[in-house]
Amino acid sequence: MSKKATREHIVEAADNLFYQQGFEHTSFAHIAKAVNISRGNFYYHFKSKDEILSAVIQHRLTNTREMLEQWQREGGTPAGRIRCFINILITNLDKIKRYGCPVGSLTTELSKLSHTGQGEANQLFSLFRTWLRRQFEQLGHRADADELAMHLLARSQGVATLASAFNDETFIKQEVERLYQWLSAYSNVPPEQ
Amino acid sequence: MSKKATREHIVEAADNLFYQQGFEHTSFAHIAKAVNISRGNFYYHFKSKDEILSAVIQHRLTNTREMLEQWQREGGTPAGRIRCFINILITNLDKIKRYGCPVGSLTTELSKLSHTGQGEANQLFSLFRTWLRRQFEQLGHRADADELAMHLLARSQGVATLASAFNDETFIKQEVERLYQWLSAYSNVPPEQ
DNA sequence: GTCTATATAATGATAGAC
DNA sequence: GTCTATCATTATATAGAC
Repeated sequence: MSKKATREHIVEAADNLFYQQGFEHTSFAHIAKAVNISRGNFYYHFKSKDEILSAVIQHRLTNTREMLEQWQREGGTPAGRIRCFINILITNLDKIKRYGCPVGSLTTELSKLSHTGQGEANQLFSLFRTWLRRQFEQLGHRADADELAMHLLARSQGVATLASAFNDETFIKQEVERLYQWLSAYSNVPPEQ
Repeated sequence: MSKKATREHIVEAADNLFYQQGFEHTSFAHIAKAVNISRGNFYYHFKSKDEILSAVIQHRLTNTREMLEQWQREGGTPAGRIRCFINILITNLDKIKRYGCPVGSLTTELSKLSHTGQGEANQLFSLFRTWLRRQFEQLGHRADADELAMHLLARSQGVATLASAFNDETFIKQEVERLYQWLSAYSNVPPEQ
């Protein structure tokens, strides 16, 4: 197998496992089993476990940027683009119900570990924050665009945490409706859904 | 030192450490150092680390019940009692900014570990949920009392997560104001603060 | 009740054969 | 590139002296 392919497999497997079981709780043995390589082989591709984490975060950052660019192109109005964001809760409903939000749970874990990767992981939040802020600015909310962006981020986080704790997907749908309602008060266009 | 005193010290130290560094990342060595006992001594008081976790959760449940009873007595109106809940974000502002919400972060971690203590930890959420539901019922919102309780819980969770990620206490204060505003729409009494 | 010493298992990481 | 074998460290947990 080519060098690049194996490296990518490791990153993707680690990405999933970090999301599902947490970073610290995921061992090389776990990832090795998922990728079907030996433990020793990791160190040809990465110097340490922290370097795998870093690669995973970079991988997520790239994917997130692509997703935001797609919403930017295909979301229509600023309000429509914000609805794209809200709608991840529905698109990823099953995973969120099981594992919560990948960004929030990783950030929280690294924070408690006082891990150096915390700053890198926070960039994921910042990516969404900046993108949402721009949408609210384009909605004409220049003064409080960042406040609105943070508010929406927090609402989504809370939904993911509670839905996961209570294993409740009806709650997710309820809250998504509430978020659409909330958004419609900030945009001139009524929510389409 | 008496048996009970040592046991209580262990539980309290473990409670703090689990909150600050997470359950899995906290070792017996950490707790032993905090309580100033030897590692071997734990097993006179607890059979396993999981049993310490269980004791910590029970300890939190007891404290939470007392807090809710106090709010029930001293909160005045149902809306006033709900404001007591919202106000924890201010009372515990410093800790929340640093470590997030103790309930949410523990629940999330145990969920990822597929730990047996997950159900026990969830009782903490249920305690708040049931109590809040009762307050909304007394506000006359019989039909959607539980939905409102869950909504408020989620909002608080999100605030704690984002505040911790961005280390931002201004955001907490902003969101608390928003929550008071939100509540005032559901109660006849305007928010006092 | 508390201690020291130790058993046992798992982890991240390294060395070197192929 | 990938493997096996191994090291050093840390973790939970146990045994037994005091």
